Amino acid sequence: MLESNGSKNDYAPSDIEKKWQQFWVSNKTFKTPEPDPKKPKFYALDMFPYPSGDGLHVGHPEGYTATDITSRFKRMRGFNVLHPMGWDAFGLPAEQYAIQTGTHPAVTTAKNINRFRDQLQMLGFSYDWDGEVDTTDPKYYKWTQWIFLKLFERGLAYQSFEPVNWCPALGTVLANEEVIDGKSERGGHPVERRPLRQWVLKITEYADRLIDDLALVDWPESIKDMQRHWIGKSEGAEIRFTVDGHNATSFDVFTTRPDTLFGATFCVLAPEHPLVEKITTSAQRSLVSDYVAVAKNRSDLDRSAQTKEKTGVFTGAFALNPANGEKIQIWVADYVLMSYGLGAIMAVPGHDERDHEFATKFRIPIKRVLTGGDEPDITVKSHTGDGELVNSGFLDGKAKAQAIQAMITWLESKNLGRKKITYKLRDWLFSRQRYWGEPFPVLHDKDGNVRAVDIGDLPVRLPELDDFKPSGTPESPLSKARDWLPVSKNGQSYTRETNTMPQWAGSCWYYLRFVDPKNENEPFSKTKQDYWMPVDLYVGGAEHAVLHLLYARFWHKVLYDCGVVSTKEPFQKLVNQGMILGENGEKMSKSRGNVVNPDAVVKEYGADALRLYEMFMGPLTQTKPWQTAGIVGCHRFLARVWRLFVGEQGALKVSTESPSAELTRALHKTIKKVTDDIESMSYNTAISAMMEFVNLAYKETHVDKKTAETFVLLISPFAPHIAEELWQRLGRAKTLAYEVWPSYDQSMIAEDSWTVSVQVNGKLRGTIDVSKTASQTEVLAMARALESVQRNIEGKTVRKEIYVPGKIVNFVAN
RNA sequence: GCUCCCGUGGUGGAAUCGGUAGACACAGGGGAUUUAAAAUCCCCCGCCCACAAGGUGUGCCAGUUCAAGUCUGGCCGGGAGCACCA
Repeated sequence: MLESNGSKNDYAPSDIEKKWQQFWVSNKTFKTPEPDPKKPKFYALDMFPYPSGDGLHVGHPEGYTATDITSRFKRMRGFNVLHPMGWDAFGLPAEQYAIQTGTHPAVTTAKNINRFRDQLQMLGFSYDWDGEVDTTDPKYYKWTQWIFLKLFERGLAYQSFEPVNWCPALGTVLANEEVIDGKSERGGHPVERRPLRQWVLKITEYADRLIDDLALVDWPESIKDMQRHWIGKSEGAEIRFTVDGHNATSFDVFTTRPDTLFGATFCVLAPEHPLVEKITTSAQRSLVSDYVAVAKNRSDLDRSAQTKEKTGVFTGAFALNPANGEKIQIWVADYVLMSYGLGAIMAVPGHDERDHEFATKFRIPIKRVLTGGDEPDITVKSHTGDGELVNSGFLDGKAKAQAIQAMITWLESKNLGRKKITYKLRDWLFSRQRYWGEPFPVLHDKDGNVRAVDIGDLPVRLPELDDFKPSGTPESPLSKARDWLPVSKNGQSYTRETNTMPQWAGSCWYYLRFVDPKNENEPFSKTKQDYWMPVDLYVGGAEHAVLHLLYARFWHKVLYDCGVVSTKEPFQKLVNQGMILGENGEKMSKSRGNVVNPDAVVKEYGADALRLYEMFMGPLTQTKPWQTAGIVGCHRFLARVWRLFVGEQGALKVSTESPSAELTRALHKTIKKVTDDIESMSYNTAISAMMEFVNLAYKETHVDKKTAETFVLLISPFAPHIAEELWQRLGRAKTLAYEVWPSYDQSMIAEDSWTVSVQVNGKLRGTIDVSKTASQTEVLAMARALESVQRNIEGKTVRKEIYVPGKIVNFVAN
């Protein structure tokens, strides 16, 4: 039979890749080992995907390939490796699809999961496919509900009736973290504030630990910064102001600058502040109530900094400055937020930019109480930096930091205030008005009391529904499940909670379920948890910096306090893979039409080439554009590897003769480079080192079997299919997945001589090869003898001679 | 506005400790092989000038140093996040 394109023995990824994928699955090659205290462990985790109807895009395999290379490498280094995969499958798209088509979300989800699994297997990832986790499986969400009850028992889950972020378009409320610029994170729909009954988790109780324990983990500094910033801890003081003329009426303000209290020339209340109505004078009443009404209807977007012009109205009331007894105006303005601090501030226009702008606009006095700043006239520009206190009574002459301390001490002694810490972090709004989520395991009695569902009655399964549509009102779809709602327990009647948990719930602890995914009696066994946790390497996108990663840390700390987990932090090392952009340098998206489908790439070039290219493109953490042309280089390289060892008739080309000294040295250098680069996750340079080796091997007359075997092992974490195939053709019966990783011999790498570059006045004039044992005098003499050096020092005096052994000679001459 | 990150050939990128800038690959050019093409193998490939020698070059301007892509300061440009947080 004639082949139209090459012989049967050409590199044919489509044949060998399928063969080895089937081999790995049917032999359970990557089954998670049982805990073995004698063996070191390594837990490599990917952020599990939402199985969308679109299937994988080329962004997914980037991080997955990185953890796969490391997992395969660690196995060969003698580690027990846990490398799992699962599905974060609750979520809006399946539900929206259900609304449109009437297909139950469970059906869509099962279909999408199968598609995702097929695609991931097609890429040859070494997951343990018997350890899959699906957040929508009642066997899984039983334990999500169990953890919720732990929070509930500890008083960390409570009902709130405060205004929340209600998104009419999505028909649900959203957490603060899910609202960006007054719009929903998903879909960009407008969000309004409405008071509704909601479940809230007390994440604020863990604010300090969530900041402090960042010191324990090996995460990118930028992500730690973002979390610190989000939690927004700020230290200062709470100060009590009494309202003039209203006996015993007072309000507290929060300030980080109690040192400037003598400079406070007015106070501002947030429009929602409960005191506004009480203290407003009749003369100002209509003005104030109009302002408050407008502020309430303004969306968060309108109130944000983009529309910076300050607005506000005077209440007609005055407060007494506790430091000096001065009567100062009380204003209402929406630049003060009810949701932060105490919803009231003392305004110090001399030393705060916003207060300065406001005072200037409304002609309120501006007072200097601190020396320094760019502008001597404090009414022109505020001075927010450090300085020496002036016009401040007992604080005069003190520096800012001392003055803050002295003022707090003074306030505490007079019972006018105290030290206070506030956070930007709000408690976590945890309920949603959706169908496709975990039901809350709680029951309501007739009197509005709440009780937990008994552990033995878990899971609370999602009821079957025909109509998943949100009602458009804050009523959850589950309230339509008439048969499901009533519960009678010990002769008492109850109604089930109809809200569901947000998508984040399942991902808050999936990494724990992976250590023991089949356990029916507990969320996971203590023994397995002790052995496998923490996650040693967690790879995923930076978009989860403050959502998933903050929520999961919170739950983990609660479980730690319950004695259920043994580590303070879940994820020891975190790496954010960079985004892969489209060919045109823009974000990949369906609307731009620049999404690259991995199926097509695998079909044309093979999974090994795709894996290799995704790693070869550049550093894992960097954003980089996809270039389809670039993948041919990786495919070509694999074909070159193939032809290096496999002859035209399919016979092995390896020689029985020993390799040249040069090839041996190159091999050992490559072992070192690839080993070090995998450890540091510099996969791109590991691949170029292997390319260099192959380029050199092509110039050799022969390559021996031992060298071939070593090289095949080196490339196996990157391109496992071709490696297994070559390993088999080299006569090995078993998989190479647990072969010992090659080691290098330092003495083989060492050369007798080294190349030293020679400079005159810092400019390169030539290079010399010198023996490693040559003395400095000898090397300098050789360097000076170079013709190009002679030419450049001619007529000059050499003032200085520098020799850094193995690197450089520099003659300084003038 | 604030915080963090990044600027290197036509392109993706390398230079791990301050020591030969541009490894490796894509694109391009040339050669071998072939009836021809594809594939493959080999060579060239920052810019200026070119016979050579040389000059110049890592966003821009200074500085430190024998020596700077790398360290320091200041600009310019791009990206991400936060955004009236008292």
